[in-house]
Amino acid sequence: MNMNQFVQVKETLQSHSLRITKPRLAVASILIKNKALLTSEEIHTQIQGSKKLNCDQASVYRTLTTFEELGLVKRSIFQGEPARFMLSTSKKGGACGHEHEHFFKCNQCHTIEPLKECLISKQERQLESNGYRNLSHHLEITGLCPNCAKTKPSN
Amino acid sequence: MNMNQFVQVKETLQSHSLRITKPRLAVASILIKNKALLTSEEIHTQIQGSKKLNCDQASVYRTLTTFEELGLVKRSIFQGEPARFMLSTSKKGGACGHEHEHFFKCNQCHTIEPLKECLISKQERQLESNGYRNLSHHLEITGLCPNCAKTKPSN
DNA sequence: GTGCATGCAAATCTTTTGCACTCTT
DNA sequence: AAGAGTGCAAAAGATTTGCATGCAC
Repeated sequence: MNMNQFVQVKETLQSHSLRITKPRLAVASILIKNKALLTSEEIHTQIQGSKKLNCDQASVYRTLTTFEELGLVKRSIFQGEPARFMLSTSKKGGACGHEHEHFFKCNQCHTIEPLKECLISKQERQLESNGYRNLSHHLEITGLCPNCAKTKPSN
Repeated sequence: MNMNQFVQVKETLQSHSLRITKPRLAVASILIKNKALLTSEEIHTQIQGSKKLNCDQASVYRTLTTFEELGLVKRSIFQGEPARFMLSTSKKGGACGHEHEHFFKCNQCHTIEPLKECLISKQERQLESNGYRNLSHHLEITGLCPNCAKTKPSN
C-alpha cells in the first residue's frame, strides 16, 4: 500500500512534467510513513534526522505547496499553529484529488484524529443548488476527547 | 440595535472587571458598524482614519483577543490570509457566547458571506454521544459564488 | 546542455511581547 | 493611588523569495 502511494506520487509528478527529486521523494516518504498530520518543521526534522539528505526547510514548504496543488496533500489549519499536512486520501490518483479529511483536536492531550464522516458535503450540495460552484471546505473541530473528558469533566 | 451591541460590550467588560478604554470602544464601534469580516489591520486603519484616537496595532490585537475570550467576537481563518474578526451573533450576552458563524468565500470576487445554516452541530452531537465534550469548530467553505460561477462556468 | 528545483540567506508578514508611561477605576 | 491597559519598538514565528549552483531530464 505504501508502495502504491509512492508510485502515485511519482506518476503524478511525471504527468505534470515535474521532476522527481530527492527532496520531493523524501517529503513523500515521510508523509506516507506517518499517519498523523505533520507540520512542515516536523517533516523537515524527520528528513534531517535520517541524515541521508540535506534538505532545506524552504524546499519542504515548496514541495508541500506543489503536492497540495497536485491534490496529493491536504493542508489543515488550527488557530495559532503552523499548518499541518497529510497525504490526501483521494483514490482518484491524479491532479484533482478533491477528497477531504476533517479532524478533531483535543484541547487537553492535543491528539488530532480524523473524523470518519463529513456532513459538509450535504451543505455544499445545498449551496450548489443555489448556484455556487467549485466548492471546497475547511473544517476542524476541537474540544475534549473521551479520555480527557473523563479526567476533566467540564470547564 | 447598534446601541444594544455597544452596551453589551461595555457590560461584558464591566462584568469581568475589565476596563472600558478608548481603544476597546473604538474596536467595538468599528466591528459594530461593519458587517464584513475585518482583519486586525483593517480595523486599525479605520480607527486611525477617524483621527480621533491614536491606537496601536498591538492594542487592536490585544483587544480582539480579549473580545474573543469574552465571546464577543468570532475569529475566522482563511488559508494564507491574516485572521478576520466579526462581532459574535450570540444573543446570550455574557462571557460564553458559543454561537458560531460560518462563511463562504468566493475565490474570484473574494466576497465573504455568512452561511445561514450549520450542519456541524449535528456532527458534534454525534461526537458527544461518543464521549467527546466541550466541542467547538471552525468551518470555511470556498468556491465560486453564483455571480462568478456564471462568468467563469468551470475550472 | 537546458532549465527546473534546490540550498542558503534574507525578506516578508502576521502576531506577540517587554517595558515605561498613562489613564480607568 | 494602584495597577490594568497602552504606545512604541523590538522579537518571534511561519512562510516566501532572490539568487547562484546543481541535478533531472
